Amino acid sequence: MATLKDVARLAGVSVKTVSNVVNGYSFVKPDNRARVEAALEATGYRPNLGARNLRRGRTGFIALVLPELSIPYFAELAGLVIAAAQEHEWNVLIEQTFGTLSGERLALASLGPHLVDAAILSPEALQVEDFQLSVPAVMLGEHAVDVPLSRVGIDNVAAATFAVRHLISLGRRRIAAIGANPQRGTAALRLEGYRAALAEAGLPFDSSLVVPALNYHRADGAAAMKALLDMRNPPDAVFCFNDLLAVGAMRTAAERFVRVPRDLAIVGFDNNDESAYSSPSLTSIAPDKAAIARAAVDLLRERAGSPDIELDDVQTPFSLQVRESTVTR
Amino acid sequence: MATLKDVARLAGVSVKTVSNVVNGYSFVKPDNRARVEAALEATGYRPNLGARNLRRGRTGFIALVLPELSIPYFAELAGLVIAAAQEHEWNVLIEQTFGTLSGERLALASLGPHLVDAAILSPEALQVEDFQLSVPAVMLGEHAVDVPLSRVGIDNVAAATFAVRHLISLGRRRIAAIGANPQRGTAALRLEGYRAALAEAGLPFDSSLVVPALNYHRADGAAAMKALLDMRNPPDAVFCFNDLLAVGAMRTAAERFVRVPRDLAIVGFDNNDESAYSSPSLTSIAPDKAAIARAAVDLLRERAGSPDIELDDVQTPFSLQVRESTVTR
DNA sequence: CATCGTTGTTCCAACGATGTAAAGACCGAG
DNA sequence: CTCGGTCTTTACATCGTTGGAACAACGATG
Repeated sequence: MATLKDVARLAGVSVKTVSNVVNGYSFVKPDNRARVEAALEATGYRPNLGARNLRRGRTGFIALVLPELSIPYFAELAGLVIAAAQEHEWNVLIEQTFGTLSGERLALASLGPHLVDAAILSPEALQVEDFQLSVPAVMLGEHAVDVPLSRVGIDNVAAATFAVRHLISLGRRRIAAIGANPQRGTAALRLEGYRAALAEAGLPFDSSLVVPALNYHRADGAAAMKALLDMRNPPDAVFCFNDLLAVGAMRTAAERFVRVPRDLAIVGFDNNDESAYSSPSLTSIAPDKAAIARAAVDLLRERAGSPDIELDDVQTPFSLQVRESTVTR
Repeated sequence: MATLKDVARLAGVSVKTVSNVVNGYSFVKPDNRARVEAALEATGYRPNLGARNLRRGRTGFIALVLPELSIPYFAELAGLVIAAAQEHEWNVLIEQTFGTLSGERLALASLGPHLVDAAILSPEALQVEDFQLSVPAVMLGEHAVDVPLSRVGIDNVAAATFAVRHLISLGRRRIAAIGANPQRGTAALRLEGYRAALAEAGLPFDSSLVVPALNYHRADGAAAMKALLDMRNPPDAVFCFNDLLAVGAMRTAAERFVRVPRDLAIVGFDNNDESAYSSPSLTSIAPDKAAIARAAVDLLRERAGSPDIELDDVQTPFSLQVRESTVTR
């Protein structure tokens, strides 16, 4: 692999002159510049990023800390973050926490300023005292505890209200919620939105219709739905706090021969790619994931430069994708 | 951020002695070691990986080049590769190519030895002449052109044969295939396995039942299925070359009120997480993804050390997950 | 007590890049 | 022909780390 030294020798100039050419420094004589450029071409020189970053005091990487890539929402988001970061010459380092406290602590601990310039976090279990980060960071979504970090995400309360309002507008009256979880910040907000929509329509809040979910996997949704269908007076609609829960719920409904949407309308949250193709297809709150990714990276770019610690809260847009799980064709 | 120098000053020893302690060098006097360790603790020292790797001539990163994280198979695989790499103190850099030739070339070009120690590739469109890699690499799956790289993956012909044999054993006689594509190495092999199973059972090969797919997304599967159902004499089973195609096909079947599996049995390939939860759930060839990830990383570890260029072909195990899309409960 | 081998420590150079300061080249003005 | 200023290039130090050689201390050996 060619180094600056090799190029310099070939071009017959000093190492620094080559460096100047590579970095676009103005004052280089045209003929020297030409010779250097020819030498760069001939050697196929590529800067050694490690060395450059060592000298410059940055790493060229940002970390993306998330529960698991096998969760479609995070996989899709990760793809978009990588694309957004690439535009600013950042490489993305993905750390999986598996949603556990120890996993999250481990990931955070490995995040020194020597490894990454900044971080995007999607924590689930972290405690306040864990947020002693050594690099600038933004948070995606909401967290259960108040945390001294800027955040990017949609307005969860508004989105949840919107979703439940949709169910109410379809004439549903016994509307369940799957996904309550005191550990999760977003869960509390979505529950709040759910209650707000009920209240607004003058419907009673029935806590037996609120089913908690420890994790947000398909299996949890399926189990929760079983519990709901076993009730004496089962619901006529369910608001699931993410699409995986909804897919699980739909699966259980199918197994029990409950017709969706006729007997039971279902709304999800996240609008995973797969949700458009299930049968029936899933109505879902659709956050603008690309906007989230872009906003997070942009925020880090500001933060990485100046050390002012002004907390931001960037609200990205969302919409409701209405599909067959709530409305018949 | 503390450096070796800071620790050395605090402990009253030389920088190298601290380095020796950090790297577990044996011959350090117990009391010095203790003082150094205390100083390490006190300063919260973390080695600067950039500097270390610069000195050691490695980067600590491997690249994972894949089409897109929003494709579940690759997302799941990426998660497993990250986990496997972590065990060997490697960080993973994910590059998305979006399955295009230009995207793949771009990704490969950015892969110098200064950035990564090795690479795991999942190419789709690359030509032979593109494989001038400057770092050791392994390939996942099969490629259309013969390529001078070791590979890891399942036996595609055998797996496809196995899948189609399953359909035949259920009494299906007009078995279609979705996903033929001359660009893709795996497509040719899966088609070969499909033909082999037909031949073995004495069934005729009908090229009108082989539907090509440009991409392997859900939409492509849906479109292909429409074409099949529009035939004068539609098939009674479909073998889809991946689960996304199968999900799309199932969607179309549902829209056309074709009963699965009674009227039409469907088998997929990849066994995505979502396939266990669709209605009906999807029978699918299940490659051992964790084994693939582990094998790929292990292979790179060997390659990264010695420069011997002996090509390997690691066959990982697979199984057939039989579910409702082929067998009624 | 000179010599030796083992153990423990330090110094120096190097990895490849860039910032700084100083030196060199060049020009026009006085 | 000198001076002062603008360009242009270079030498050197530096980022944080580690390998290698050199050196120092030590008890054991002859």
